[in-house]
This record gives sequence, C-alpha cells and structure tokens, in this order.
Amino acid sequence: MELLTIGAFAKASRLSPKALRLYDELGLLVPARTDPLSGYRMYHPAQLERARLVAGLRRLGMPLARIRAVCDLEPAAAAEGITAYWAQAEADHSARRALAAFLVEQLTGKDDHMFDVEIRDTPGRMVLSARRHLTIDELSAFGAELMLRLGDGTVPHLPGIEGAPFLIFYGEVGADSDGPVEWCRPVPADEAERIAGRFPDLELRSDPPHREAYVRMTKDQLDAAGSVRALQALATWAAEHDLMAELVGPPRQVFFADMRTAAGDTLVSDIVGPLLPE
Amino acid sequence: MELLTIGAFAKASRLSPKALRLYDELGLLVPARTDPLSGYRMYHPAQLERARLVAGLRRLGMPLARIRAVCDLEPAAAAEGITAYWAQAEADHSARRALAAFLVEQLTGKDDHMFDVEIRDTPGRMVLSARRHLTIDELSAFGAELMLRLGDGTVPHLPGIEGAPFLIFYGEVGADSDGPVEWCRPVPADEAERIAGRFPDLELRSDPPHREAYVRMTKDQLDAAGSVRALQALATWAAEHDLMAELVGPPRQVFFADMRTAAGDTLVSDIVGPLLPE
DNA sequence: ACTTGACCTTGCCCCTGGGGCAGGCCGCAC
DNA sequence: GTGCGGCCTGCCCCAGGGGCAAGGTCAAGT
Repeated sequence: MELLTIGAFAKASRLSPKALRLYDELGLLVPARTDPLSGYRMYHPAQLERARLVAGLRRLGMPLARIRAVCDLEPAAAAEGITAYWAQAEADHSARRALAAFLVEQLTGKDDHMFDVEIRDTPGRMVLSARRHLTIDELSAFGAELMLRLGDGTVPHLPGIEGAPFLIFYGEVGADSDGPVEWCRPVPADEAERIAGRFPDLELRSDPPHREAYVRMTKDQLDAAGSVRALQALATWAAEHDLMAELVGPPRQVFFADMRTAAGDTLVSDIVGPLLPE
Repeated sequence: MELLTIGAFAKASRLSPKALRLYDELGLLVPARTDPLSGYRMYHPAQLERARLVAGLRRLGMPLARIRAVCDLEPAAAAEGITAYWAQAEADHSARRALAAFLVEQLTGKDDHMFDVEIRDTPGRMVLSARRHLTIDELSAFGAELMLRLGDGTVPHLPGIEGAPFLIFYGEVGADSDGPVEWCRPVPADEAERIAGRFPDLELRSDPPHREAYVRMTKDQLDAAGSVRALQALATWAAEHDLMAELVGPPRQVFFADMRTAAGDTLVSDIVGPLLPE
C-alpha cells in the first residue's frame, strides 16, 4: 500500500502528469504527500477514485471549477450535480442540432423565399404589459391567456394595426433560452387608467412613437426558423438601405389575426424591427 | 447600397467587431474594402450571408479552420460538410451521454460489486491473429466469425486457459472509436506452420510468455460499463500492490466459454492486464 | 473653424485546459 | 561514479475570443 509517483498515478487514473500538476495547483486533487525538498508528488491509491471522477467529468466537458464543486459534495449530491450539468448539456446540444438543421436547410436552398420588408410609422400609445421569462413553449400559452383576459368584449382596442397586441423580445427565446419577453396590449389613452385599475398584475406604460420595419408572415412561416429568417431579412434590408444605425431596440412581433383559427397560409403576424423616429 | 462599418456589420450579422477583425486576419471573412490610411474595414451587405453562416457554424462549435474549408465550398457541398461535422458531434455527444450515465451510476452506488483480481503466468505460444479497426458493434460479430472458422473441429487448440482465444485492445473501442484490436487464437507450436498455411489472411506470430493480472467476468457483466470497471479494478489493484510499473502493454480479453449459449451469470471471460514477466 | 462624442484602429494581457520543451534535480541500478 | 529514466519548475503555444488602453477618424453640432 505504498504511495504512487505522479507517473504511476497518471497511468492508473488515465490522466496526464501535466493535468495532475494542474489539479494539484488548483487544489482539485492534491497529492497525499509532496516531498518538501524534491517537490515530488506522491499519491495514495485511494485517491484513484476521485481522480477517475475528475477525468470522467472532464471528458463530459465540465469546467474544472464546477468539477471541484461537484467533487466536494457527497456522492448522492454529486450525482445530482452531474445530472443537472448533463441536462444543460443536452439542452445545449439540441439547440445546436436545430441550428445545424437550419443551416443545412438554408444551404440546400429548400426554402429560398424572400421576405418583403415594409416600413411604417407607429404612433405612441398606452399599453398594458406583462414582462416574463418564458421559453418558446410557454410563450404562446401565456399570450393566449392574456389575450383572453383582455379580449375585445372586455377591453376596448384601438383601430388598425396599432391596436394589435404585440410581443417585445428583450432576449433570445428558444427551447432553453427564456427571454425576457414582454406582452403588450394597446389601450385607448383616455380609458387607460380606468382599464389598468382592473388588471393590477399588468403594468401600464406608454410605448413611444417610432418608425418600424416589418416583415409580414403567414401562420405557417411562424416557426423558429421562419422567425430567424425574418429577422435576418430585416437586418439585410437595413444594411442595404444604410439604416443599420437606425435599427435599434429589441425586435417585436405584432399579432393581427387569431392564431388559433387562421389557416396556414393566412397572414397573421409582423416581425418588427423598431427604427429611430425619422 | 453603401458599405457598412464594422460596427454596423457586427450588428447585422450578430458577430462581435472583435470576431470580425479576427476573421479578417484569418482570411475567413475579408471586408469588401479596407481604407489604407485609416485601416477602417468596410463590409458589403452581400457579405452578410457568409457572415451569418460563419456565426452559425461557430455556434455549432466548429473550429475556424474547418469553417473556412466549409465556406469555400459550393452550397451543396457545404451542407454536406456541415452534416458530416454534425454527425461527428452527435456521436461524441452520445458517447458523453453514456459516460454521464456511468458516472451517475457509480456515484449512486447501484453497482458496488468489487472485482477480485487474480494473477497468473501465461506461457509463450504461437497465435493466429487478425488485426482490425472495429467499433464495439462489429467486434463480437467479427470474433464469432473468426472463431467459427477456427473451431475445435478445424484447428486443434491448446489445453487450459492459455488455449482460449483472446482479444488485444491497442486502442479504445466504443460506439465511435475503433481500436485497433487484434483477435488471437492460440495454436499448438508444432502444428502452427501447417495450420497457418490454411489461413492466408491470418498472421502467425508468437505471443511471448508473461505474467498477467485478470478479472473474471460473467456474461452479464460484460457490457461497456462493466469492462471499464474491470480495467479500473486492475489498475487499482496494481496501484495498491505497487505494480503499476509492471502493468504494461495493451489490455486483453480472454474468452473461455461460448458467449452465445452461456447463461447471464456464467463466468465467460477474463479482462486482462499484462504484467512484465517476474 | 472647433469641439465633442461616437466609432475605429492596433496592441497587449486575460481566460480554459492543457501540450510540449528546456534546464535542472532525484533516485536507482550497475 | 555514471548512466538513464523520471520528476520538478518555468516558459511559450493553441483556439476564440473578451476587455482595456492609447490613439486616429468621422460626422454632427456650435
């Protein structure tokens, strides 16, 4: 039951001596004894268990700092830590899988539809809004519930496109990224205070007037890939028209038709890039 | 249709200016024009397409060198390149998934069976061997075919464990790693030449005498996780007995029972770590 | 004509997780 | 003693940028 030199321990643990020196320096896997004169590191065979765990976690791609945290837990908690890490890794991987499919589809040119970008001036108006962290799955459910509560019979709406409810994407929204997003429902200015009193969980604020570029989308186009392509079309359009500096603020999505009852090829929503006013 | 500054192009492509400068330097995405006096980089809107492809591939984790190769292909070939890259990423990911499950299982202690390590001296003998690159799926099929050709009725075998066919793992073997491995079938020395003449695709060589440590495994234990744990047990044993320096050479697996007909709890195979003789 | 502020440039150091090498000890066998 | 192999520290290197500093540019406002 003697101690092992770094080389022998490296062989037994399938870690490199270099890595073992690094882990020593970081306090992640400290040799049982270090000769004060020669500096030789000596490891105890019982340290193999931890060394193998470290090696395994590194092969999973876990950063050393997190490995240290996991290793300092009891086995059951460590297992949970690994499970949690791996769940995140799975989520990241499936996001990348979707991206890979998107890129391949773009390149094979299966969907070379060009979006038409339009421009319009949107007046300032009061909105009732709710800001949340939501993934893409929760997004439409939350929106539907909100629009039900704020339906035409309950709350009067402004005429035209500026009366349509919209969504502001302050951050990326995907299967595992969650915004934040803000659902907004325009309300007539003269009744805004009264209406807001009936919805204490919603914020009343004003959305300033601005110009905006938008792409009109059918219901079928409104999947994740379609939204990305619409946003790209907006950016391309702005770049071509020397308007990138004016393209400011988080993107929006305006819903002007009922998503549940619309046919697939019906225009239902605008993907919007706010521009500086004039 | 003016040119864009690096900042505007960065916004439109969702790449950072820093990354764009790097890609310029690497020749991956060279600005349409670089002012020779000021050094200002100016990008054409049409370059957005390539920039977005680069950004997407980076998000997939593809290295810049490979991105350059992919981007310089025609779209169809580039799509194939991405598909190939992603297939590898999927394979890596599922290997890591298996490892994560293994580590969690180890920590939750569901299988805390301790292997007994034994030691024996194996005499030198002649072997007929075939060396191949095989994944874990192909391994047993190839072995079964070989053993059928070299069955007892066809080729005489040595008595005892040293007559059993064995496998040498020169490299890791998994779902996506493929060795190489070498199947070996011991043959009597005095008939070796004659037998070898009948199998021109097999190599006749001598396996030198050596001492070896081994773990005896039941059929049920012989999955990937079990083999890993057996190899770990060998290394732990060697470490505890101050024999790491003697534990040399690639690991082996000796098959002394018929894998197809054996019951799950029958001892069928030894996982072997060759030691230096004496 | 100036100033101001936003934007751009290069250059440097930082990060992770090591690999590889140089120069210098250590320890063991002969 | 004298190799030889193993071990030590220290240094530079990699990808793929982030961040900051010092300084040049550009366009708009005064």
